[in-house]
Amino acid sequence: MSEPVSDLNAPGDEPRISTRASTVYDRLHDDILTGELKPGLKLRLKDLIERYDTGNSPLREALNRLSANGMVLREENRGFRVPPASSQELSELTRTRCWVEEIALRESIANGDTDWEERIVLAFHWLSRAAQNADTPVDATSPDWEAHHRDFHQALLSACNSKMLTDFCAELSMRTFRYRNLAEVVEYRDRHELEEHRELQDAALNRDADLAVALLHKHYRVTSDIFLQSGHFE
Amino acid sequence: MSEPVSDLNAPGDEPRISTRASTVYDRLHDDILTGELKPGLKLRLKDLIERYDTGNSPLREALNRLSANGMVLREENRGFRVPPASSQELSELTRTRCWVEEIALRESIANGDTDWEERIVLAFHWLSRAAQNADTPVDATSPDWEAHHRDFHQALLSACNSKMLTDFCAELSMRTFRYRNLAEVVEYRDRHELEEHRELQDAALNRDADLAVALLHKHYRVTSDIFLQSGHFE
DNA sequence: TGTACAAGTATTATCGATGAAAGTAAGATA
DNA sequence: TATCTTACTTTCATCGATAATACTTGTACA
Repeated sequence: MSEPVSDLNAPGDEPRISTRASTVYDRLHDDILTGELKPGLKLRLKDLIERYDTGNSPLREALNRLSANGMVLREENRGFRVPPASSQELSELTRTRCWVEEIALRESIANGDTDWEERIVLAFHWLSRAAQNADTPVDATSPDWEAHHRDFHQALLSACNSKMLTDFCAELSMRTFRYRNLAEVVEYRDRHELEEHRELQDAALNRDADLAVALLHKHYRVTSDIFLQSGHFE
Repeated sequence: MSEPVSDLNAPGDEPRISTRASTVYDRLHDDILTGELKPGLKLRLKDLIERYDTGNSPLREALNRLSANGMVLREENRGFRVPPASSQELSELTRTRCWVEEIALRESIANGDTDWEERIVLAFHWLSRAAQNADTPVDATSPDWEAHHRDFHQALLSACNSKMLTDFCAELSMRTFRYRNLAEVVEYRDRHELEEHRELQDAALNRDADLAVALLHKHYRVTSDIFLQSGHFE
């Protein structure tokens, strides 16, 4: 079963040969988001060069890109560190997401064509598949689940006619994902979670903007609260 | 007369010694935004090294940071170029700004304290000063006007309680600023423009959110249309 | 005339080493 | 003991040169 998981690079273009800087960028990005590299950690160049088996220059290029995105903290003449995590930031993140995704969702519902509907239906299909697989308690942290989850939410917003806005939403989503991992919660990823998404899908397809927005807000607030209650960050 | 123009770096911290990469970052940022470097231009490393009198590494770090912000286009193994400008992008920019700044403005009006009001009053004061100076047709492109204009709009949104959102607004503002320069229009920067801002100020201070938002939208749409009509980009 | 291939050129990406700044610890002075 | 200075060590920022990749031009062949 070959599942279409979102591919961030190469949007339709020829398959570029990836550069080392990009490779280490991806790995760093990953390690920070998954919590492999803990918040506040000093990112010593020497260590990273060893860890990612790369050279000085590609590493620095990757770190500079990440720092421009807020994924890494850069301090002039003092190198880089993993950004700290705080419940305040998570709250701000959630608040901001609710605001901007509400816009994107309302616009999508107002303007979405049949392609948009299909994207949602497909994304939900794969999400439910992933949820099934993840239902066995052992591998509740199905690696694909996150990707499908992200795809589904992206699909919902994908007809808002503003790449800038969806990119911003994606960035906020990424940063929230980090808190999900830092919180180290897994049990919420169950049937109920899937059901929430089904309601969201239905509301969107029925063009019930108010309901969809309400569900989306609740969805974000609830998961955010779960992370907050985990107490894994100040 | 020492006017407080917004200082993007060093937010309260000790005065860090700037690194070369940051210096060339600033200059590139500037040159792209002012239109000194034309849209679509290939950024050859050799040329830039000469132009900014710097080395390979700092230049690449600056370009990588800029590319992460969308200020520069990066193509794997093909270097960098100035992002193209298009009327579509300007439209998207304006649309998106209206959406997100509406949120930020409403939140600020709802939550703003007296400090917020003071920031607005002060920012407007400096803006009107700049407008006076700019009134003589010759130096209508007062270098400070833009900074004060930006400060004023930032002040309006500064009580929305989300740095993420205001940062995003600032980024969109930057990108719009580029179109302002590309359009090469100057005559709009007159009394009428100042009057619009005064109305905006009054509406905000009177906590009339609907009016303020309507004025803001109109403000952005009108200026955007002026740029579009200039026909300086496709 | 047009197309495919190949050698040469230009440009970008990366490496290893050097220079510059910050952090640290030992010793001097009060 | 506390604090300041100074030498030393670590770490970051930058340079110059090399390797890798893309682009271009010219030639052979259909």
